[in-house]
Amino acid sequence: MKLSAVTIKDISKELNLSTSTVSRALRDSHEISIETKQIVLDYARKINYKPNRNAQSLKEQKSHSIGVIVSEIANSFFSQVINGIESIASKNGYTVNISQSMESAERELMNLEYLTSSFIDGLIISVSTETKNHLYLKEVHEKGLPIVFVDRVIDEIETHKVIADNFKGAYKATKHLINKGYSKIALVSNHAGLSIAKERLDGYKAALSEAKIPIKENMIVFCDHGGMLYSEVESAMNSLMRLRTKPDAIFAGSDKITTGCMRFMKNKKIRIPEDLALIGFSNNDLTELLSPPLSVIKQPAFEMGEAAMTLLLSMMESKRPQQKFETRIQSTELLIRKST
Amino acid sequence: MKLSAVTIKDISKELNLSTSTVSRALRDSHEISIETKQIVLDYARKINYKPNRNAQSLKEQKSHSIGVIVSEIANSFFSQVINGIESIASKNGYTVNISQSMESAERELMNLEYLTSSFIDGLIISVSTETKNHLYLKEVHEKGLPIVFVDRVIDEIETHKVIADNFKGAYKATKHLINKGYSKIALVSNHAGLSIAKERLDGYKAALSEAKIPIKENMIVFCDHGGMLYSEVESAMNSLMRLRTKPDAIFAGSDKITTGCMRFMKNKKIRIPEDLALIGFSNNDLTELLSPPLSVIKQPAFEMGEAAMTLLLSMMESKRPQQKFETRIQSTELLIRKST
DNA sequence: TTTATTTACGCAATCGTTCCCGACAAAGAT
DNA sequence: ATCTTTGTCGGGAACGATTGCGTAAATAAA
Repeated sequence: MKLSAVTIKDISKELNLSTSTVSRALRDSHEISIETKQIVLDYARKINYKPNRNAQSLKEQKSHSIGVIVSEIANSFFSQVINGIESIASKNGYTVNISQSMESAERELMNLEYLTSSFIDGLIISVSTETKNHLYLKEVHEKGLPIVFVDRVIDEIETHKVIADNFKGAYKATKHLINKGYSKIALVSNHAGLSIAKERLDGYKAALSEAKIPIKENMIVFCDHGGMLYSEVESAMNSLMRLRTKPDAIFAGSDKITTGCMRFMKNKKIRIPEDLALIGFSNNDLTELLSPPLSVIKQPAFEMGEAAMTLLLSMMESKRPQQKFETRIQSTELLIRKST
Repeated sequence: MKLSAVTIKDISKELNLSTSTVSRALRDSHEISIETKQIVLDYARKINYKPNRNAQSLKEQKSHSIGVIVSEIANSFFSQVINGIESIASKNGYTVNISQSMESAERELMNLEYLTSSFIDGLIISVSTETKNHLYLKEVHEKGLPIVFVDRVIDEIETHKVIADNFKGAYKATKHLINKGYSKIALVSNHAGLSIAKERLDGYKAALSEAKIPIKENMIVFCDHGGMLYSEVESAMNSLMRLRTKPDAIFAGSDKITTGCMRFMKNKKIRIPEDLALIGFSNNDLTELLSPPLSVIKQPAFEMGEAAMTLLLSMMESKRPQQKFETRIQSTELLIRKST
């Protein structure tokens, strides 16, 4: 860019020093006298010198930027996660490159290939619902790219992971429904292959079992794109409503599914919670303004983003490849409002 | 990164060619025979060669990445704009660096300085509500950084701009309220210094004037941070509710303000629209699920993002600095629901 | 056959930084 | 007085890709 026309060479010429001396002075090397350092620093500031990041990256073999792949930034949960990531990243001089999979494995792979073409030093990813083939991810991981999973993880890849306590969250939500007197509780789940979907399913089942409520498979339906398309929520809900014994409460397994269910009920003029109660995972601020205000399980999204970035930093800055990996499980919050 | 251990040099050694020949073959130069090209291309594909972006950027003096600064990506409008930007950018081999100002001029400047340190080839920005001092922006612009404004523009800087038809949108909304029989229509506006706020104010006034409804200054209140803090919406609304002649309808000037007003009314048990009607700018999908479903003016956010990126591309890829700049005005949509 | 032109490729400089080696003086050690 | 150490600095080779220029061989034009 023309913006940083000024280089180390310019400084060295002006000050009658070598480029090496200038470079070292700027990096505060001990081999440079304090006086020289001061002169260089002053002049650099005066002419507003900014190191060329591309040259640095080329030389250092690292780009000081990380990649983030989420399904959709318009999703409140992910945008909050990203805020958390960014807050830590920018403090440490890293640039964040965000891309969206839109729940498509194909787009995810495209983004991944693009980001990994010698460009990022690390990756934070929440895999798409479609993702089953994680060969490429595994490959770059084994080649040494630091990766941190957030929210939606892949068990087969050993690295740091940051997740919410999905089991407990689902358990609490289901138990809350049971306590409120509901007994025919349906689960509208995310794609069955997803780690979070499994954990939430388990929590749901555990609560039912504990209350000695039989688990019926036809009360569990799936949205393979996490509710990205309203149509899949609609057909999932329709299949529930066609049941001979209809549910009296719905537990929704993701942000989009929760609001999708709400939309469905509004469309079908199903009263909440009189005809059908609703609770679900969501980080959307507006849920409390809905009619009725939705009871939700809220995840500590911002904190999860912070944790993920912190872990990634530790991987990127450690000289030796890490051996010990941790899975941080952060607790969820049950917000009881009027929909249950 | 270790990922792209393979370089042009590796290829040239293996194939007994010079690096120049390999480079040219990969770039499909006419000086290379078809046979050689084929050999190089095949081998490059085989060993999964990816050019080192930092080296390319250093050599070409461009980074193939652009900066985007918005107030907050969690805002539906901006996340949709970003989707539009990204769709065009990725098609053209550009990486998008997003940063958020959170309506703080200080954070905006920080991000700006960071991005412009020889890193981005172009910038798309929607300035923060606080921004009044645009010296730095003007400076980098004059130094040759292509800039496109989207939504919130700065008139003093001559470049491409993409905005919604705020005047007409506000006019339509206000007129709709008038048609519905409301006459005491208050405006809860964004920061007065903002271009969009002015345009929307003008539209509001135009509709009132046309209907021969006097414009009262105390019916116009401002949220200097665009509703980022609920407290400012609260105090704005409170000042309206303290009026001797209270408004019978509210026109809200931004996404956050709209939902903020809604929140206020819910808190104060003000019935919508019986006690007070509400309409506002918003791109949030959930507004139709609110109670009551909110009437809104919706902006073509995705398309605005596309347009901005397209314009930026044309600036970045043109050899000569552009002289003619255009301001694209895209029309808004009035969605009438139950809150009015 | 000689000269001019085209084709196809290699050499080496370059982008801006970093950093391994030396160089060389002054200071300290023996 | 000689040798070693320490403190400062410069030369120059990288990092990986691009590209102007030079040149050999092949072809066309004379």
